[in-house]
Amino acid sequence: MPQTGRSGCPINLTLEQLGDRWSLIVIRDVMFGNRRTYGDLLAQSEEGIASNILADRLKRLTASGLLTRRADPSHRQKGIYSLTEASIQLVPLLAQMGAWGRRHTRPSKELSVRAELLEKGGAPLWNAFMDELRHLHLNARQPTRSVFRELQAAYEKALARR
Amino acid sequence: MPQTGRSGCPINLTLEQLGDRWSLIVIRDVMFGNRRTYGDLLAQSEEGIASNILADRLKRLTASGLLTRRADPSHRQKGIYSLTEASIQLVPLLAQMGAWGRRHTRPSKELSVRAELLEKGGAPLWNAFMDELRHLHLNARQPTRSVFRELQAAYEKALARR
DNA sequence: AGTTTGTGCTTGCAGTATGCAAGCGGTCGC
DNA sequence: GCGACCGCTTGCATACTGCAAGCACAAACT
Repeated sequence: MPQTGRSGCPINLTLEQLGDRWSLIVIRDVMFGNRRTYGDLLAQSEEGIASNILADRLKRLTASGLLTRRADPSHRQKGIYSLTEASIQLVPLLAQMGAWGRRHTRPSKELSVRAELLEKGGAPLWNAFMDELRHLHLNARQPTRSVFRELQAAYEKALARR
Repeated sequence: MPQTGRSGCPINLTLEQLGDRWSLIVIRDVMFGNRRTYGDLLAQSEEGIASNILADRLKRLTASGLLTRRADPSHRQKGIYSLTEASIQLVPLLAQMGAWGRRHTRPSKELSVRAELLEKGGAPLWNAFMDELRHLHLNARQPTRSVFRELQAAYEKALARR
């Protein structure tokens, strides 16, 4: 959706940038699923995103500074997508969205596990996760703790318990 | 947008319900602007929402349990819209959205004031605000503190300083 | 070197959503 | 009774979504 600047309210301006069905889903998959190529994002999409929508969103998110794309040294066609500081700072928003969704929609148990941990962990956990994302995506220093691994382990444990 | 249940992820399910350009704007206006009728929402919309979109969203949000509508005793045509517990619990999400928007978009100063206060106040302030919204919309007991009034006063002060 | 498979999109088309502005039927105020 | 108000609804053009086939290029295989 084009950014029309219909008002200067920060909520409105955020929605003009991210208030569509798919942008936050793409960011979620890069962030939590560590899917960094077009092919990964398309093939592993839980929601079955269409190829034209994915291509369009990657282009838009890159143009608006929420993703960056660099060439994959091992394959001339592939791009590796990375989060930026701006998209990393969406962690608290996504955490709250997951928390609300756990309570007010009918999520699956396995896919809710990350949301539950993020809600329980609160801002300290979000900050630790953001530090780790800065390492993974922006070449910052590696933190000692891997929130990413904790979230993934909890997800796999929930899968195994099924 | 129809709720298609493309995956059981709580983020996805939330976006299926609220991931459009306008639903959260309508909820924001009911919540922060205390606009409770169709005419108020339409006439006072900062973003200039179209009448058919407003009518559609009010109908949908009512159908999905995020708003309720009751007849206005003083006017047979008017409906009074109220938040539900589910929409009141969107306060943390909207607060995080406002916080992100303050940092990463170009908001106006005046319209950012509420977002700034909510970010500073954190969860204690959000909880106080939610209690007050329960009073205003759900007939719960009136809290001693009016976050609503504090937010409004700060907004008017910023307007006057302009 | 030629062929096959993989890659990242692009395209065609139908259905749905948005946005502008006029219009409609009912209610209220004078 | 008339005019203004009210809450939508409608007509129409444009934009978005979704499905599935297709395209140009790169890599792997023979």
